[in-house]
Formats: sequence, structure tokens, C-alpha cells
Amino acid sequence: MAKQAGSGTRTDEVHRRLRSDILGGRLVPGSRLKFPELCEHYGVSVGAAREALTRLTSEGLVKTQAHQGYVVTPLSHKDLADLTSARVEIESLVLRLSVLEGDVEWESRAVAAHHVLERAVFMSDDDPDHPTDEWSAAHAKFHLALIDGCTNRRLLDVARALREEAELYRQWSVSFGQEPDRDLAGEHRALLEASVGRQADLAAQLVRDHIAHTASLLISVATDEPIRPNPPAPTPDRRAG
Amino acid sequence: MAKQAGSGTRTDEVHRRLRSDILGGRLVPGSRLKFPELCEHYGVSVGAAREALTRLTSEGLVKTQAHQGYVVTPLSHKDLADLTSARVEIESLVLRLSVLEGDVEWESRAVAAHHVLERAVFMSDDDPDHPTDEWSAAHAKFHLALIDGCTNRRLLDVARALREEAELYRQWSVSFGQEPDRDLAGEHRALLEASVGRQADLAAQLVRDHIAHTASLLISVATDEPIRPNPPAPTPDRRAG
DNA sequence: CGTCAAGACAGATTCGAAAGTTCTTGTCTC
DNA sequence: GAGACAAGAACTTTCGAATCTGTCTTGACG
Repeated sequence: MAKQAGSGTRTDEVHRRLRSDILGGRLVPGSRLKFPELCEHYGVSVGAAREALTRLTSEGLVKTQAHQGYVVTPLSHKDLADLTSARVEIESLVLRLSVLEGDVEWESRAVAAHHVLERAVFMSDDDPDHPTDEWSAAHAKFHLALIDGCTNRRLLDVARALREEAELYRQWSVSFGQEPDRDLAGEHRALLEASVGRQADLAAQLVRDHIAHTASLLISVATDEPIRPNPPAPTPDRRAG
Repeated sequence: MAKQAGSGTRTDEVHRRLRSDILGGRLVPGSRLKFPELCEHYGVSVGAAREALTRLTSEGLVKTQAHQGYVVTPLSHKDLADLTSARVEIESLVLRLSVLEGDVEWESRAVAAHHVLERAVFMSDDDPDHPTDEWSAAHAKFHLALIDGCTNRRLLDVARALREEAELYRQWSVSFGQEPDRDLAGEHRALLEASVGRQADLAAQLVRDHIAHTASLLISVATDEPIRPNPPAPTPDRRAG
């Protein structure tokens, strides 16, 4: 079987790799994405890169303007505030539905994801400002598992899309600004118990506080100007690392 | 200045025309969109049509699977129920914010849009089952104007995207199922007065009822199977009219 | 010295053909 | 007669060059 796999086209691969590079912080928000470099780096032609970029645009990770090329979505504090507010409202709503509609298998997945999160290493010694990749992945999976019981695919998709975009901000926050006395693990445990215990309103309220609290820490370390990790200087570097 | 307008590329035009054809009912949900026909009909090459289709995919109007081409998003009753539920929650939320945050100019636009809606002809004699295009456009503009006061662009975009997708269902409902004693104009007037009168909670509740009521009429005329205006028979026709 | 216009350059967009994959049709075997 | 295999056709996907648009530099004019 020398097949390329049914669901895997050349565009899909570039799309996946590009998204990974953006979410992983290897591509700087606000930087331009030029076709020649993209083609060379990912080993594809202009057409494939173009379609991958178009898809990323629909996911909100890159922006475009006619005849002005593609740009990694710039970060701004107004947008972070909007995004947080939207997540607080929508994710709490979806979680409430999830608690009301989820079956036993949903409970099972939530418990399993929480177990992984509990055992993940939160902070590494070599980067005290950011959580480890392992913990970040487990954290995302836990929250996704919590809302996964919602049978309304529309709402679920919206909540997931918003959460993914928030990852960008978490990635580029200069510091995670962890409060020493914050019991993050405790919040997650309470969230799980309220959900599995079918206390819908409580779970919804807990997740509201959880999201708002985390985001407020990101906001507090930010300045008033748009977040531009790379100044608009004429430095041709657009890839970090 | 013989410019083609800065924001107008070939792809943009095809994208706009295709969306119009889908939303206007000239392309049947569930039908395949083959490149040869598309290129001939819109007078563009494969590449341009492809990118337009990709954008439409991100808007939820068409779906795709690798190596299996593009398809106008099929309609189903589960999805209509999900979509309605999502709109009830999100649009009421956005309207509440709009009422709280909107300025005088927002009030002005809402009043203006309502004036146009009031004067638009609702039903035409030659198609007693569907509202006229004029009324539909005015109706959409009115609701959009109502929520336009919301300063949270994220939430606003979500609400608008959901509303646009709902247009597809309205277009393809076999009958609008209008109740004789329903005072649609009165509902809209109440909605406007509550909004401009800054009664946020009342406006939110009114729009919840408004959306749910309208959707329930669409549901009531539907069968239990996926809506497929064109049977999956081997008829090669995929364009109506 | 400041402002404006024309030309040159870089880069995005578009196009048509070639390659790979899936679906269909026809035939063969059990 | 029914099921399975294989060949052909149609279609989607990919690619690199050609075209067109936007921006920057350079020069002249007020």
C-alpha cells in the first residue's frame, strides 16, 4: 500500500505543520508569511502553501488582505479581553450542557484526562515563566474532555475554536504570572467533581472563574500596546529559534 | 483610476457569487460542486474556483473530503436544532451586550433598519410560502443592526456566522409555515423598543423567543430524514432553475 | 526645503497542464 | 445469477511560470 493515506493531502500536511509552528511559538505573531520562504521551508509549491494559508485564515491563526500577503494573526489586548469574555460566556454554557447531556463514557474520558493532568509536570526548572509542553497539552485535553459531552456540535465547535485561539496568547505571554497562592490543581479537581457530580450550575460558575482568572494574569503582565514580540524593524528574521 | 478596487480579486468575486448562489437557493444542498462546471459557469480557472471553495468551507456553506471534491453543505434536522439552540443562546447574549454598550449611532442604525423592515413587502402573491427577497434582506439587516452595538468583535462574528448559516435553512424550508395569528411585525417592534429603551434583559428574552419560535415552524414542516431537496438519484442535474 | 509624479522592483494572484486518486463499468469466475 | 476483480474514465490535486497589483526609490518641480 503505497497510498498517501486517504485523508492526507499535501495541503493537509503543510496546514498541520504551519499550525503547529504558529501555536508552538516558532512563528512570530505579526510577521509576514512570504511564499518563497514557505515553499522552500516546507518543500511544497506556491499553490499548496496558498491553500494551507487560506485554511489557517478561516481558523483565525493568520490574516490576509488582498495583494498584501499573509500575516500571522497579531495579538492585541483588546482582542485578548474580547476573546476571554467570549470564552467565559460560551465555554460555561457548553460545559453546563455537557454536564446535563454527557453519558457515562463522557464521565470516563473526563476522569481519565484529569488523571493525566494531575500527574503532568507543571513547571520546569529551565523555564519558570511558562508551563511545560506536557502540562499544556494535558490541560487542553482536560478542558476539551469536560465540554465534550455537549451534543450540540455547533456550540462545541465554537467553544473549541475560541479555546485554540486562546492558546496563542498563552504561548506568547511574557510570563504566565502565576500567583503563589493559587491552587490551580484544586480548581481543576473541583471542576471535575462538579461536572461528574452533575452539578451543572456549579461547574459553569467554576469554569467562568477559572478562565477569567487565568486570563487576568495574562492581561496584568501586558502593556497597553499591541503585543508584538518582534518589533517591526527591518530585520528579515521571521522565524524564532 | 481604472483600478479593480483594492479589496477585489478574482477569487473574491467567485466567492461572492458562489455564496449568493448557495444562499439564494440556486445551488442545491448536498449536490457536488465539480471544477469543470464551476470554471465554465463563472469563467475562471481551477485555481480561483478552488480558493473560493476553500473560503466557503470555512464559512460552513460547503464541505469537503480529501480526493472526494466539494459539496454544498447538506441540511439535517439535528443540525437545524443545534443551530437554533446555539443562536438562541449566543444571539441573546450578544444582544444584551449590544444594548448595554451601544451608543447613539447604534440606536440610529437600528431604528433606520427597522423602518426599512416595516415598509418591506412580506409575502408576495406568486410565492405564498416564502417571504420576498426584499423582506428577507431587510429582516437580516435589522437583526444585524440590533447586535451591532456589541463591542466584542469575537462574539459578534460568531453570532453573525451562525445567523448566516441559518439563512440556508430558511431558504430551503419547504414552507415558511407562517402562523396566521403570529404578529411578526409586533415582535420586531417590541425588540426594537426594548433595545433602544436599554432594557437589556427584556430584549434578550424577546430575541430568544423570536428565534426559537421561527425555527420551530421550520422544524414542524420537516420530516425525520436529512433534508435533501434533490434525491441522491443518478440525475446529473445539480443546478436548480 | 517640501511635495508630487514616474519608473522599477518585489511579491501576490492567476492560469493551464500534468500527475495521482477515486469511482464506474465491464467481464470473468464460482 | 451473484460476487469480485481489473481496466478505463473522470475528477481532484499539485505544480511552476506568466501576469498583475502595490510599494519604494529616485528625480524633478514648486
